[in-house]
Order: sequence, then structure tokens, then C-alpha cells
Amino acid sequence: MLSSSRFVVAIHALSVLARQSGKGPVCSNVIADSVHTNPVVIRRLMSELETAKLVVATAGRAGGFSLARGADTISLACIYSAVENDAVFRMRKTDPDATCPVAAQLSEVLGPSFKAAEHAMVQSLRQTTLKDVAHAIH
Amino acid sequence: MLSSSRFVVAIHALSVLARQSGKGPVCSNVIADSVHTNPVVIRRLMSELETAKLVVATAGRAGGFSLARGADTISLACIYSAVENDAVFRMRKTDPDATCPVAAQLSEVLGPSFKAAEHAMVQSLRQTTLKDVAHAIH
DNA sequence: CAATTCTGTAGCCACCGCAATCACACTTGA
DNA sequence: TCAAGTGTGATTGCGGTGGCTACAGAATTG
Repeated sequence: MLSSSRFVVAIHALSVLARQSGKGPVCSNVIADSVHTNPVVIRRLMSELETAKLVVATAGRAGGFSLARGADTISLACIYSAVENDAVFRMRKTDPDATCPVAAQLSEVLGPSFKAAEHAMVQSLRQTTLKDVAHAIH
Repeated sequence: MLSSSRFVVAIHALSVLARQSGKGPVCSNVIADSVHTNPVVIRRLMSELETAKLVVATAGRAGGFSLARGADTISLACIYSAVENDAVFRMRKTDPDATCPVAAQLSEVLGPSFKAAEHAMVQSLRQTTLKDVAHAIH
């Protein structure tokens, strides 16, 4: 299916920020150490989270990333849609001229069901906030 | 994320079977033509659908695949769980000995939320049956 | 002002997963 | 007995993505 590890990594990074909130920004190196990945990967991901207004980046010495708003106002659904742009279900584009009617119309027919399923998933993700996650970690 | 195209291909193949039901089995070549893929890919996929009791394979000349039960008793959720064995959200296994508590406990903390989200998605998929799909195609 | 420590991003490489394909043993109806 | 299927192992090729280097720009510190 669809989800790459980006979603989980984003949650991980934001959880680190949530636990450090108030103590100044956290640099990509520290986050990368915790996630066991490369700082560049983190910066790329945080760039997306910044355009989604979830984090704020401050450049220069002693710079890094901080949460843009309270952890209790950031749900997993926010993070999901910030980071995961593709649909959950990959559909090959159907060519309407196909001789087989199934091939010609399937994606169109399936669209609404897939949209509904993805929506149900996102709705469920709304019930968990970053604060919940950060608090569950002692 | 993770969903491959297998789910959509499975729906496609089963839709073809649904429209041919009663007229004898359909061979992998015909299905592959409609899906625009290789017969071997279809046979491998059908093999999984057979262990899930969704289709019946008949070997030998004039063999092929047929639905194991009525199209109105096969929901998209059935197909999904037959074909998609991995979880929607890929989690790296966390090592509990990590120095950072986030890294050590994140996957455990996230588990329930992810399970709930996936469950919500599958529940939504239950509302569409193969009969619905086949009927929507004229 | 200069040095240091960050972000931001381009560019490249390596790896992984999966579809595609060939090959072939086995099954069964004509 | 032959033709037409399934079932499955093995291999290949490709696309996507993470990991990495490199470097320009920004801000803090001395």
C-alpha cells in the first residue's frame, strides 16, 4: 500500500520537539541521532512540516526547529496530511478506450470508495494528538 | 506508504470474474490482458485469493478461475485483507535500549493509534461489495 | 568583522521491493 | 496423446527512496 516511513519519522521528530518545547530550538543533528538517520533527511522532512505550519525553523548559530503551536493542537492527522501527499491506494490511470469495460472504468468506479476509506482513516488519526504521544513516553 | 498496486489489481481481476460468473472459469491470460500485466502475476495473485477462499482455480484444459461465492458477499475489505498482509504504516522496529526515550518507546506508543486507524479504513471498505463494483460498470 | 554553527537544497549513488519474464513440472479435458 | 491450463522457482530490470557530500546563505558570538 502506501505509507512510507516518512509519516513515522515525522511523528518521531515532532515528539522530540514536543519534549524539548520551551528549551529553544532543536537542530537536525540531534533529531537525526534519535531517529537513526541522516540530518539531511530530517531537514527535508521538516521543510514539509514547515510549509504545513507545524514547525518553525530558525537559521544560524543555535538555530534548529521548534513546534509552531501547542502539541495538543497537532493531531496525527495533521502530520499525516502534511507529509503524505499521495493517496493511500495507488491506482494505475485507466485508459477509457480500453476494449474491456472493467479496465476502462474501474478507477472511476473505485474512486469514491477509496476516498471514503482514506477519510475514515484520517478521521481516526485525528483522535490522537502529539501531546498524547509525548506524554505516553516517560 | 505501503500499499502496492496489488489491491487494485485484485479488485480488477475479481471484477472480471464477477462479470463472467456462470460462463465457466476465466484463464489468467484473459485477465492479464484486461489488467495489462503478465499472466504469471495474475496467477500468483489469484493464488493468494484462493487461500482466502475468494476464488476457485480449476486446472487443466479449459481451466481458469471463478468466484468461490456470490459477488455480493465479497467486500473490498475481504479483498484487502486477502492481498495486503503488511500493515499500512511501516514502523522501524525500535530498540528498547536506545538512549533517547522517544526512539525506545515510539513504536509501542503508536501501535494502538495505528491499529485503530487501519481498522477504521477496513470498516469503510466493508461497505462496498464486488457486486457494487461490477454493477457500476456498464 | 570574522568565525562558527546552523538551515536549505542540489546532485549523486546504492539499495530494496516488486513487476515482468522465462522456464518447466504438473493437471486435465478433448 | 496432445493442447491448454495452473503452480512456482529463478532471474532481471526498473522506480522510488534513503543516505551522503557539497556548498550557499543566515544568524549568533567573540
